[in-house]
Amino acid sequence: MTALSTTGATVRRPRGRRGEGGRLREEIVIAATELVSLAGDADRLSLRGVAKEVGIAAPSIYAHFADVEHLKMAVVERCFALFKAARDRQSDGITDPAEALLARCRAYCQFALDYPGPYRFMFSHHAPAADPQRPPIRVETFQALVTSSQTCQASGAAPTGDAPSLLAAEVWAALHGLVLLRMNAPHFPWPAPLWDMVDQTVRRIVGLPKQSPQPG
Amino acid sequence: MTALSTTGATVRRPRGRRGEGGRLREEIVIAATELVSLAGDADRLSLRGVAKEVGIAAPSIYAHFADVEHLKMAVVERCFALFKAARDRQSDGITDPAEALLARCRAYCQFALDYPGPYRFMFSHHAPAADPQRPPIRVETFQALVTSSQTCQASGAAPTGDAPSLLAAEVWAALHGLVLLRMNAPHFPWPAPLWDMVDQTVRRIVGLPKQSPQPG
DNA sequence: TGTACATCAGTGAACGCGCGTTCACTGATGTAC
DNA sequence: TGTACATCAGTGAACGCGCGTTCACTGATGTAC
Repeated sequence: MTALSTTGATVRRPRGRRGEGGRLREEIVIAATELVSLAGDADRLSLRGVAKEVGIAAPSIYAHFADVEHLKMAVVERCFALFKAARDRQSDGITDPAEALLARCRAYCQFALDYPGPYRFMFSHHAPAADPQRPPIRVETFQALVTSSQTCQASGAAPTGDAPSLLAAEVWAALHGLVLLRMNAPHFPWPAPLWDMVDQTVRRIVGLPKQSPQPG
Repeated sequence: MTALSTTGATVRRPRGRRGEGGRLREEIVIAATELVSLAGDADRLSLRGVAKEVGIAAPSIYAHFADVEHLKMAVVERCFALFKAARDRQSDGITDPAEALLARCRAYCQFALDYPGPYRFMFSHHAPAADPQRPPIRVETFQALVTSSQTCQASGAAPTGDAPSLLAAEVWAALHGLVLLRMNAPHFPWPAPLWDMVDQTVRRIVGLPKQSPQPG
């Protein structure tokens, strides 16, 4: 929780100084993300709840967001940024292409498990506000998976029959399903640990060999 | 919609005759499922909404369900029943094991696309009411996938290295991810049609050959 | 065949709640003269 | 250095809404005598 968290205080926030109006905007988004995080669920996000968390009156939010939908979009943006940071942190510095791809995939799943609320929110059904101009899912985040797949092919670690974007999309979908079902159905009699299923599924989709050589 | 639908009337329902109290229960579940179906979303389900749809007063529901959570569980149950029926209808009578598995997988996805609301509801985060005794996900529904995988292995269509339940779980997760991302991110630049991705992903996970021989 | 009565299948009004949003306002802070 | 003033960063009360749930009730229907 620490990475997303401010202290969840109900104390009245001190009035900002002149010219610092923009700082409240960030505090609001952080608190909102925190609420989604704690609730583990997107629809618990409310203007009044956020205001209470930040320590301001609810109408103060309207100085920074036109309505609740715009706040939600900002939260999704922030979640994607957190996600990208967490993932890059875990997969940087690995040179072997296949291992780099797998590390990225594990990091993807780890983020979802660590922050189920934000993860669900990022990829959930932002339907009534569905605005083609502002797709909730960031293409750039997906791009990293495409590059990883491409590198696997270029290095000979994976066969070259398919477009890297196709492999990436299939891997992404598989990870999404694996991790979401674990989160939503923890009592299901899963036949194997998540990490084994992730590893095996990704290897098979991309066409990586069964086992990478383990040092030691 | 027709398969799930009653007429969405706001008319007052005629009072049931003595001994027919149980019939209202079914009408309530049907109307609730219908609402989830129309809204495409689970949290639009409310007692008052259902009551209006059925044509009764909201408190009448309490004669049949202890609270809104019990109604939701009943709706999930009904969705699973509808799902099983739809899937079996589409995959019955196919003798080739690999084709039977693929047909089942396509039927799975088709149901999700046809009834996004119920599908989301079935596998969503029934968290606050999370009752280990009453898992929202029916194991029996999953079992059909296990059997299909097993048949593929027994017939030689698929390699036998893995437990059928493991293959089934991986296939299930992949389908879930594929279909849910399509539903939630229709504007994403998908690199291929859903059906191609489903086909390819399932074949690779289970180890089926690239292309089944097509008659004609 | 007639009537009193229990029961069943509901109803209508009300409760307190949290929600998004609006409106008129306030009071500290910086700036111009 | 002092003062009037504009502006910024908010507040508090109120609106109407839909929600789950409770409560006391009603009126048709079947049954016992």
